[in-house]
Amino acid sequence: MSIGLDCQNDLSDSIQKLNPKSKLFVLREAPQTLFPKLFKAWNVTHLVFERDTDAYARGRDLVVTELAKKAGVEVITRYGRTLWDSDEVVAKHGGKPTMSITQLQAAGNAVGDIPKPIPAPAHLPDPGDMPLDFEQDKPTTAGFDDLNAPHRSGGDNGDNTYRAGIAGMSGDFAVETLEELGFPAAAATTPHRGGETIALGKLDAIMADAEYTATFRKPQTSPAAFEPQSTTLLSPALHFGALSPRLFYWRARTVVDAYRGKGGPSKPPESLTGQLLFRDMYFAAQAAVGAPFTQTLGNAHCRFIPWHLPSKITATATTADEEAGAVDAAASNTSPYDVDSAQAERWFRRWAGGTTGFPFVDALMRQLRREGWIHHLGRHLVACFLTRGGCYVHWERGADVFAELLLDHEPACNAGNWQWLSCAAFYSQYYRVYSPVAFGKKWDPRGDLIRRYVPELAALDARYIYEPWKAPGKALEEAGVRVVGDGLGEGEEKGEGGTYPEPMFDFAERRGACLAAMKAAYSVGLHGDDERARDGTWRELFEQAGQTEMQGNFDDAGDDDGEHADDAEHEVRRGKHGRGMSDTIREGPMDRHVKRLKI
DNA sequence: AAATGAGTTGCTGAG
DNA sequence: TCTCAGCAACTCATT
Repeated sequence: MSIGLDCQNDLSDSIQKLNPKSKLFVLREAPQTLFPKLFKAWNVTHLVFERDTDAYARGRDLVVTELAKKAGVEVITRYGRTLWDSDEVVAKHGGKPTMSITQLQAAGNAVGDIPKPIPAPAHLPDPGDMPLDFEQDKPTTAGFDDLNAPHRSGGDNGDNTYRAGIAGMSGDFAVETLEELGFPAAAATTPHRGGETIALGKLDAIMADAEYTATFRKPQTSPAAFEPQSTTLLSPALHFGALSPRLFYWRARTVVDAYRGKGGPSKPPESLTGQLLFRDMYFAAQAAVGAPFTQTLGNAHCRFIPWHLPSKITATATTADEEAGAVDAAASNTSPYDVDSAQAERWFRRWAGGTTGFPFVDALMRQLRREGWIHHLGRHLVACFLTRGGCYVHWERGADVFAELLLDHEPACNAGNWQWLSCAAFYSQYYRVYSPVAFGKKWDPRGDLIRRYVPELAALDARYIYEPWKAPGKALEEAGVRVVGDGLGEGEEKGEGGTYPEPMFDFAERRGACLAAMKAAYSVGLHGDDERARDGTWRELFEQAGQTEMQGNFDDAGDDDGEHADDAEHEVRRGKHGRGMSDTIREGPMDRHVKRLKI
């Protein structure tokens, strides 16, 4: 099962219902190389597509539009990924990124009313002839760090997509199958399914509950609820285009406007429509900032904070890069990083693998890895923990992991939220720190989420389930678990043999160290576009501020496990951290790759 | 123009 | 069970 394939199959079925001769015709080749051949072979007169504001997509769309022009093909574009057209929002906001919900609302209102969704077509014309008298070009894959490769089976990574020919294994332009992509069907562990039919059904069910819809307040929804979840779980549908955000918005507005319950409906930003506004805020912010939005360097709106494990900067943005578009973007390295501290690297690996020794953090990270979705507030906790509230690891590391694992991954929302939680941008109250113990307890005193996703602790008394290292020997014995190990071993600390790792640090101590470091970073006040952030002279400023917790300052005294930063560095590439990577099937690798550019 | 209040989502402990 | 001050103190919008 795979949400992406669900969506394509469902769309194809819907098209076929309108015209049995038609369906979704899938061609296995990058548009940059395919379209010029197709324009000619199929006598194409019009090319219609939806614009997209992600850095990769902008480059691709530019190339495709240029190719169409050259071939005399008329290009028609539409935009419906957000409530308002993000570029229009930016224009109304003076070309600047929308950095708060008030700014987004003001700029959006200046653009005008949120467009009403248009109905699906009632009929479709027959498809024309589709001759394939041309060669297939495989995309360049040199140096391409394919996130899905470890999940494939069979030789050559098991990817048959481009060997099957342009029209697929049966030559009928069918939607690709998991088999064709090289995935054993059992590899996908997510219970979440996709497709427009399911999404619209869910939307109907949610809207039918007027009380839930009209009084929805995000901060009041539980991050620990899993059956059912406390929020709509429609974000993957928005991501895959199976649900229009404008349809969602106007359906919700209708319910809200009609609501006469006591206390009245909830309002943005906490309400359901408010959640869609936040999405627009991040999209518009990215539309204004461009490619540097997903990184610190070159981003004037993102604070420079000398976190551990900074991204290596390997590429320089050039016109040639832009013109090369998708193929080369995908071929570039994906976010390698410097291991400035072996300890931070171990913390990062344990965080990513769900073996930090803090059960609520581990439960969430394992839920994310297995199912591809966790509640927004759960994302808050684990993001705060990795960055300003524990590990002091760069938010770009966390964003990379989320990009890989999330079914609802949007580059703009992901980068924006990581900046928010790390207090690098959008949010600045860094002294509000989530506790890996208290936060979960507040929502889930019995520890049901932990029992579900950290089964080795399932039988532990609720009094100790958030802090098993404090449990008396008797309680642990009764629960059949030993608290032992560093969470990076090859088996015993993952739960086999009834063990659970020790906490990887004293949280109160780390909280204090991080707070002091954040205070220093705020007083220094550099941003990503500052020359000193790039040339290394930032270090003097932080030393003057009396700060020691920072990038490049080794905190590994007393380390005796033989792992040194220099050794670790060579192994560290995205997709290799943590363990148990064979989980959720990831969709569409193109938009998962984040290039950290030298600006 | 300086001051004030608000900001989707912190934690702890007292009353 | 709930509310609130204290913790230490950021940025933005409004007045």
